[in-house]
Amino acid sequence: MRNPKRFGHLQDCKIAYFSLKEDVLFMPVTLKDVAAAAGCSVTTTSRALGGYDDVNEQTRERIITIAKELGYQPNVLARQLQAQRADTIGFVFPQAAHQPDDDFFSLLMKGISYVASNNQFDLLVSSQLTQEDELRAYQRIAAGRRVDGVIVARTLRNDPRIKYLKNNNYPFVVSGRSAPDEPDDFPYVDADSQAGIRQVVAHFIGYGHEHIGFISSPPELAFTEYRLHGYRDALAAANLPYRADYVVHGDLQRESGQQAAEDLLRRHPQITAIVSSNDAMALGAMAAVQSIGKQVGVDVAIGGFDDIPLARYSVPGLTTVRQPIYHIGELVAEMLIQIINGEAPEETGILLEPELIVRDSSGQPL
Amino acid sequence: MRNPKRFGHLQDCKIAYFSLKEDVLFMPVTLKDVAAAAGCSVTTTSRALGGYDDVNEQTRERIITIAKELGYQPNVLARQLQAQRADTIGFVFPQAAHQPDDDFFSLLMKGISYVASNNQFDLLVSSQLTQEDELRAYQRIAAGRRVDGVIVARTLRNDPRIKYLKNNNYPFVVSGRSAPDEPDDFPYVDADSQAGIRQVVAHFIGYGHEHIGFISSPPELAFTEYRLHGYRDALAAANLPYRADYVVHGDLQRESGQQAAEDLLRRHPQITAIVSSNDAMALGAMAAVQSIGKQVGVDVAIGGFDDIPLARYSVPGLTTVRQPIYHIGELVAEMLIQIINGEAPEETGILLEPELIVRDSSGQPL
DNA sequence: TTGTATGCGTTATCAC
DNA sequence: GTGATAACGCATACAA
Repeated sequence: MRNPKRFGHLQDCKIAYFSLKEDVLFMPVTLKDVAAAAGCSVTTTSRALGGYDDVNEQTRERIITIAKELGYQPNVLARQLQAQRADTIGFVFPQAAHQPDDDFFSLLMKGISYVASNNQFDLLVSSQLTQEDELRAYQRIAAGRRVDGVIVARTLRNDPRIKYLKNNNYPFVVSGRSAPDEPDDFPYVDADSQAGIRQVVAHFIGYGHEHIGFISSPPELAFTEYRLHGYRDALAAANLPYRADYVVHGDLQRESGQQAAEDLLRRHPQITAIVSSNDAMALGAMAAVQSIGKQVGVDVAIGGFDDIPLARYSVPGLTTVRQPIYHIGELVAEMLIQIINGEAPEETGILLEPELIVRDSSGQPL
Repeated sequence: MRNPKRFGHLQDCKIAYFSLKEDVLFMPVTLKDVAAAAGCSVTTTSRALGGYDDVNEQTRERIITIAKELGYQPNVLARQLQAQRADTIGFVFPQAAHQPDDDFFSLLMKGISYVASNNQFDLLVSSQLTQEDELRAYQRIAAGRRVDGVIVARTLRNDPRIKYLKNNNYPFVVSGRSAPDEPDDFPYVDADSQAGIRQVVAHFIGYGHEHIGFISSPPELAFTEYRLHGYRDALAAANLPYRADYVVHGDLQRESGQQAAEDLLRRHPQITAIVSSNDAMALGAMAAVQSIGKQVGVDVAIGGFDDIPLARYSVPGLTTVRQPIYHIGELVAEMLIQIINGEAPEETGILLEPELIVRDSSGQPL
């Protein structure tokens, strides 16, 4: 078994040292060890190290010295169990995040982990491959008191995770929000997808385009309808007809965007602009245009949504709507930590205004 | 305080429900609650749920039913404390990972988290901003028994983290390895940087280039010397002179690569090819070439190292050496979990052969 | 100022 | 089959 031997006195250190050499395993020093070496009780040791003022200064110094000598580090698990608090927030990495092209979740996680660390919180990441596992992962880490709260990303229509967390009154914040017809009665941070897509489409209409295709996202995602609405809003505002056959669906991955664009351009050669629900598919659409011998920004304008790093460095640069993903991660983590600390009157939600970024894939006004 | 009330019987559920409505906080159900509701001891409840065979089948069924009704979820912290094992591996996100361009750590983490989850391990991520904090973060999560082992990435010369972990006999695996003059007496996974850079440089020499600049990385990084050696090896093998003034240092970020390349090309107009220690700087070098009105692959060939996604999608595509970062993450996590489980005779190290990827930034043979 | 006793939620040991 | 009891390592109410 682990930790077959223990040592309690400084004099025994040598023995401990040698047995440590034999034993491959890490040998922890507990409060009891320090107490024994200092010749006082565990309680006093705990209080001395904890900085309480009801302990003799000399005793404290002796204890602190010995603790350092022994290399004492408190057992975080035991502390957390006693304090009934994990000082940790949880995040479940969904399957989609494992696509090599994905920047979204990586950026979000960086923002989250940055804020978490700044507030002395750790971040527990659980990778899951199916959506069922994902719910179970939340149940395990949340109800298992493994973390004090969780962050939910990429919401679905009627999201089972949100339902579960709400039912159990468990602290959580959502990156994203509900679909338009669902209640938003939980804390969230999201970019205004509808306004964002509206801006790109209006931008292309302003350039004189009349036949604009739209590559939509999977219908089960909560933001899909918002973005589709943005597309229809912009058409309606310009008195352009909405044509259902100008809308195709992709799975947010680059390849599906390429297929979708090929499909659109083959079926409707009159299309001169394509707006995509996210950047990855927009980049695929650019590839599609080039593959049929046409030029992006000359024959067909392309627009996206997200402004991932690749959007800036692709050639031509991709016109898109900037969604501050890293910042959203920071905001989400801040809200969650406030809720955990009982500091905030749970805000209902933050909606960020996205920013239109015009690059060369827009081409020139017709 | 938290959890002011508890309920033990099914009949009390209503009360619990209402007090839950009043109380904003999550109310956990413990083994004791289930035991009380089932009318048996905590011990039996634990064994029934744990699947032990020394418990009456009817009792088991009753307990399982009640546990489900009450929504019992085991307290992971308590379990871990009792089992003396966290089923978690730790990873400290260094400052460099927070640069928006960084793909390296994101990919590595994805690989790690994927394998961790597949082995029922969670991943604890701690973000740190300075190198001192980084060491402290390792001490806290490692010695605090918060995790069963840690992964160390981007090694430094004389890395204090490795020193600490080794001294304390703590399970760890390194992504990367020591500098050439240091011992490699710990488990690691790394790509053969030296061979990789040698390949790119040799490739350019084969194309007829004789004046090849090199953008090196910060000297405190352990891999810097390996890559520089690779550069010198290739020159020597072709009987080309090594010129110290053809070598400049960057900080691995894109901007520094751009500056470095501008500097090189201004001071040495005869340079026709530039190899960079990583892709981000190589992409910056491409920008530098373009900014002075020259063409990448025509006037100046550019080569990198890593093969990050951007390398493929940039225009022209970047010739580089593919380092399977995601896969390294997987391997590192696998090794660590094996070590934690005591399954593996600690391997000393895995060195992966990188693969040369020729793209348009190479141009044509002179 | 210090020590004793108890509890956090779980599992393991050993009686019955 | 089942149930007290102790233990994991720490923190705290209370007593001395």
